[in-house]
Amino acid sequence: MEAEQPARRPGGRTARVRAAVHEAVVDLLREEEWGDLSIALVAERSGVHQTTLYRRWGTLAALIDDVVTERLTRSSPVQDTGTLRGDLEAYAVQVAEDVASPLSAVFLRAAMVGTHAEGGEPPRQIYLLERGVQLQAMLDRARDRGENPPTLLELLEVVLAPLYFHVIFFNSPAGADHARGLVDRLLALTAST
Amino acid sequence: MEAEQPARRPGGRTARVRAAVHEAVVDLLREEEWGDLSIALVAERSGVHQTTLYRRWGTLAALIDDVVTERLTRSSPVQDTGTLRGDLEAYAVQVAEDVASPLSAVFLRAAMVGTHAEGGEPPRQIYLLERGVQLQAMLDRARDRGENPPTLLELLEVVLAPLYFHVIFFNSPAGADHARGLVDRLLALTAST
DNA sequence: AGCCTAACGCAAAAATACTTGCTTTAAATT
DNA sequence: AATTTAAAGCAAGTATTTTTGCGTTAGGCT
Repeated sequence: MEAEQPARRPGGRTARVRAAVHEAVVDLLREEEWGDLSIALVAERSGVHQTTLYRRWGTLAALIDDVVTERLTRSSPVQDTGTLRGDLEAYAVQVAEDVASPLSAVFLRAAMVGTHAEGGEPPRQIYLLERGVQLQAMLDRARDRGENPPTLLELLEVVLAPLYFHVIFFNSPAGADHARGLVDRLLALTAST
Repeated sequence: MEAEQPARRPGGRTARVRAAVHEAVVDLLREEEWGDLSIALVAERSGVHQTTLYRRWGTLAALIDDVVTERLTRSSPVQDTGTLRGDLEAYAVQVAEDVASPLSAVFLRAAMVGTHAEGGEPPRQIYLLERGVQLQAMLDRARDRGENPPTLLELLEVVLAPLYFHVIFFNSPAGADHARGLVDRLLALTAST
């Protein structure tokens, strides 16, 4: 045989541990405060020993980084309600809810100059791109139905930006009603054009 | 005399220490890696004893929070051009520029991480409180002139939020033209009401 | 089925981070 | 300029976090 690497072993148990740990991180991030998260907590919740966490990930930041990159590659669906307003409202309300958990704060942080990925630098923009494509598809559907949709940029600026803004600066999420209000504003914008 | 409070003493030395610490934090934030920042480092750089940092700020997050709040309220003062549109455009363009500096990105990140009030203190969520007062004054001026200004919330959502959004998600600041376009959008909103 | 060893669990040690009691400095008050 | 006492300094604690050495478990291989 030629030059062998240490011969990793990513099979059964290792994968199981990884899954348990990831799940614990996401769960804790959903309920607990950001600052309260710690290696010790993740260990307790996941049933995986602290030592393992330290040996496999080294630091909490690296672990979170791992979790985030994994989840970012999974796209969550934009639904099709049949009308532009319906689609937009469903999306806006969904984001308003999602954005309330510390989990999204982490995503946010990762999105803007993410933490340091040790080895390769996995593309984070892909998430935004993918999501952007989905939203664009939603707008295209509306156009195909004969509606007069806004541009993607307008959607992002008028609806999405304020939702994130609320969380970052007011530290409180916008409610569903407020989210729908933003959609109103967006639609009013295109109606007058 | 009636019930006296502990009688604070914010004078000379205290202010000096505070200034030294703030300067150290900003410097370190500029050069050092994000995660490397620690109470110990700030203490060493500023020449202020660790104990003082712990006693005055409690945690690193609270300290950063303090620094960020201060700097955010200092930057981009609101000017009086005589018309609502003029004021808004001046402000929007100014923010678009400010937000382009690399240090702002750091502060933004810090803002997201730093905001969690430890026991006792009311949540210092609103970094823009002071700024909000200034902006409200600007809107009030417009109303006094007989113009029909938007609400503060509308201003924040329609103009400010997208400016920050650009930096965070597109990783590039909005140009002056774009900033003015946002002001147009805001004014169109109130015109139609 | 049996061997080899990567990956995990455990407990104890090492390293950091934070707190506490007391002393010293200097802002404010008289 | 003397007095008072918040706020800072210091050093010695306590607590928490991270590392380390070694025994155990269970993938992957023949």
